Amino acid sequence: MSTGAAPERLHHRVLEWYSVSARDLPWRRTDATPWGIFVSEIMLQQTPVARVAPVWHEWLARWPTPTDLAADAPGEAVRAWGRLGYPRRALRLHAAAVAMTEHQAGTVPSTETELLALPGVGTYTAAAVATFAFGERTTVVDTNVRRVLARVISGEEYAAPSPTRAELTVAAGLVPLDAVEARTWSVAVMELGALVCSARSPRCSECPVADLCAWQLAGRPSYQGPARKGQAWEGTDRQLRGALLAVLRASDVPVPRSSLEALSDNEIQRERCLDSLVADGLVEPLSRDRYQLPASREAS
DNA sequence: AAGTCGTGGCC
DNA sequence: TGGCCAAGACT
Repeated sequence: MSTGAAPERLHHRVLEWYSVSARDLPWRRTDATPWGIFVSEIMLQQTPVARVAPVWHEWLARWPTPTDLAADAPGEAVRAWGRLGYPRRALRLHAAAVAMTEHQAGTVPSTETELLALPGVGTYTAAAVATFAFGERTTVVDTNVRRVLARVISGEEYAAPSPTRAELTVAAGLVPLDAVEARTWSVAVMELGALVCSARSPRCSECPVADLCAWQLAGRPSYQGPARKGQAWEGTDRQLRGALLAVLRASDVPVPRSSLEALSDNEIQRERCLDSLVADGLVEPLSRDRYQLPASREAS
């Protein structure tokens, strides 16, 4: 259940490793603004770093502050989102910018509690922004942290399908007391999970805490917990929604309904997807048979 | 509270 | 080749 290793030893090893192995990511640089960090955290949700970087640069150049984004139409955010996936994030980012502009004088709120109130911001993102942008000492738990702690502390290959109370307690107990050190610790554990303690083929021979790792010491037993759910794709609504939105993103003018109907022979599914996109605020019906990305300022 | 929501690269 | 996975949030 526990390595028995003193937390200080774990801290030292991980922080030392991070100081020489960390990637030089733009949102980690000292000139990154809270807004830049906020945008990066939303974009990074379920999305690899390599895909985020170029889009992040485009966004920050075009909308350097929340107020800049808020002044533009939500459809522009959806268009500039490109193929990052989960496009509702673009809409929520726009809505968050509007909220910051209207209620925070155009600034990113600095506390975890205030951040949590913003659209698209959940437990992880609130803690991450509070820590990485403002230095608040909090517990940051993402999929990387969960996996690293499952291995190092609990001796299991993977964390449970969803976070448990015990898991959060363990993570919180490992956060260094010093706020500056805590901030680095959080990003360092995430980095360790991303670069070394990866899901499929962990590089234990390069791991700075291999000799302290409960999973390693137990002989790297395979995962015994409940089956993890796969993600169906072929023929799903998600696939068709993506295709529909791609057509709309690519067009500067309203798209005739016929262009959208050409994407699928399944009329039931087609209508369901189009309706759900409209309901989500990702698509705006102009007339009876023309559609476009949302131009109105008050889409969800 | 289990399902849903994109996209593409990797082993 | 294709199932699995990636800095989750929302309902």
